Amino acid sequence: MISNEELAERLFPEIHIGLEELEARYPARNLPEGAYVTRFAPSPTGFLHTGSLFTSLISYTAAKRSGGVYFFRLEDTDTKRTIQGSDRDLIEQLAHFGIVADEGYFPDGDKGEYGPYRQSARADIYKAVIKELIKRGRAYPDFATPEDLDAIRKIQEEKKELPGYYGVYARDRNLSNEERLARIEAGTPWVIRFYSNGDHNRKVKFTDAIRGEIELQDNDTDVVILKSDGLPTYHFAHVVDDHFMRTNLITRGEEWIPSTPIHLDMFRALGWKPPKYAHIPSIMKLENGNRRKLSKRKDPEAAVSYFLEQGYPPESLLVYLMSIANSNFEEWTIAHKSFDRDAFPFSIKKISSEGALFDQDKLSYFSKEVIAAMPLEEEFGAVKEYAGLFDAPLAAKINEDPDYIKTILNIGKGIKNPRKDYAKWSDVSPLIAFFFDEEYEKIVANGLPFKEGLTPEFIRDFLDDVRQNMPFGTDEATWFDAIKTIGARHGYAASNGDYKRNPEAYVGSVSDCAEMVRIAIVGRNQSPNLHEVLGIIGKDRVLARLDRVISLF
RNA sequence: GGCCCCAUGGUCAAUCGGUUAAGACGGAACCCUCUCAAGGUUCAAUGACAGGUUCGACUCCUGUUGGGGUCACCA
Repeated sequence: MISNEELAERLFPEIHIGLEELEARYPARNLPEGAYVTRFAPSPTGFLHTGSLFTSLISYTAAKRSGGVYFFRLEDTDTKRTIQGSDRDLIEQLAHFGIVADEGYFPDGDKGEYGPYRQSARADIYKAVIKELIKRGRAYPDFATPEDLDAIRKIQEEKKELPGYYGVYARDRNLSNEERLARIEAGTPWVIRFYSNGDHNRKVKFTDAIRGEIELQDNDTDVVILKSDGLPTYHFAHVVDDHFMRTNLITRGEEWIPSTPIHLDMFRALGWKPPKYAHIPSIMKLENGNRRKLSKRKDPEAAVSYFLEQGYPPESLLVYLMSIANSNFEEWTIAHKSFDRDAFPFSIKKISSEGALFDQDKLSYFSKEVIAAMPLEEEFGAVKEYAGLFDAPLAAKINEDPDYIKTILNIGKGIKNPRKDYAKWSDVSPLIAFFFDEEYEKIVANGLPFKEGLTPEFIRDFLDDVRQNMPFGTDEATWFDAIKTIGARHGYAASNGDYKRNPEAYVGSVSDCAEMVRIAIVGRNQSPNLHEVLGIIGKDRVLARLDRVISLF
């Protein structure tokens, strides 16, 4: 008769550490009452997903706001799907958003007392716990092949029973230890399964920090906890790691709700206190009238890198995501005229339990606000960084004459109602193109949008007059009066009142008159304040542009 | 299919049994205005359905419907 003790010893002879030593090695954290210990625990299988940024923002904020700890753990147990270097990408991208862990896995080494923070480096810890579980008869080696499992599922489908490896269907759970050892020694591949003594006819309850009480069928499945490659499955790693890392608030996607009973079952078996759970809703997208999760394959906005390439300031995305997480944040920003997330009273309870549709318009709105509120130097720095990465022509312009760019970016900035021209840095290039002579020349070559019905003679005479008589270096009122006077000579109304009273008497309104000048100077019928634009371009280049346009007629 | 989660305007949503059912984005109109970006004012637009409980239900309960998720040696 082989005892469980002996089985455990034969299975894991190299493991000498016990649960008490682990408890001692990872003592309870010394934190104030109510402080959350949270974590972000991605697998290194790709780039940062927008939903992951959302979850990590919540984890980070919950920890920070409560005086707790936020750490980063790398869940690299799925060796098949691991993508080289994505661990570094994940951490760098997060850092770009200001989400830097207090402790955890970093590419150049662990930081913190509760590591290792990379699951592949924690094999001994998992095995130590499993060894203990085997001794207690709560885990066992299992020899079912994928084919065996398929066969079981088929039978269950036919009998319309719950699928899964449980109860009588858990074929190997009651094998004798002699049989187990014999098979192992014969070289039969094995995994370790948890021995559940739950009952799916019973319910388990737990309190979700977002949704409140959730009641689910108890777990009775003997889930795999150690794969044949010697690494743990998520279920087991979550229980062990978050116990020993002393995580007290698990933030994870709502897709984990159905497997929570498994985790609770294991916490129970181990005699550990389960953490609090906050199941975060997924960010959705509308497709054919139905909602679905943002998909990395189908939706460019599912990858955080997309927003960076578009040139959204990280802060804009963060502000938007925060407004989804706590919808009162938006009103708070308006009431406090501030986007300072650190000052906002964040609440986990206020997170909506329904997944929000990703709203591009709202992101743009927030981003315009964020950019408009940005000090010039900061905005310039961000534009420069963006251009260096994604817009070489703009980068060249910035290099050539940084002050000129600053002057342009400064238009309508720092006043009570600042201009809100840019939602993202990629908006900058097209909007400021006309300030550059090469670009201006291209615009002219493509044809100027003068109103139809104006004769070439008229345009030429008008612009010639402007060229001769438009003042430079005056204040705006003086300049505009001069424009009106010039316009009047060519049949434009000198005031909008005049024009409104008697439109047939004029070539056009004051607006039409200003439009003529605007088109000639900037090549388009829209621009920021013309007087300001003229001042930035400067007298010489303005006159040259007028000459250029006059030469066309 | 079983189990679970979710359900207020196009979108994000407030309301913790009693309101003319907030606010924001987006939309429309008007004002301001040299155009645009803004800004100001105004408007349109919401409780999925059916039963209960209650003096009273958007709010609590049940069911229906719809949407989402989950049932792996992936997380």
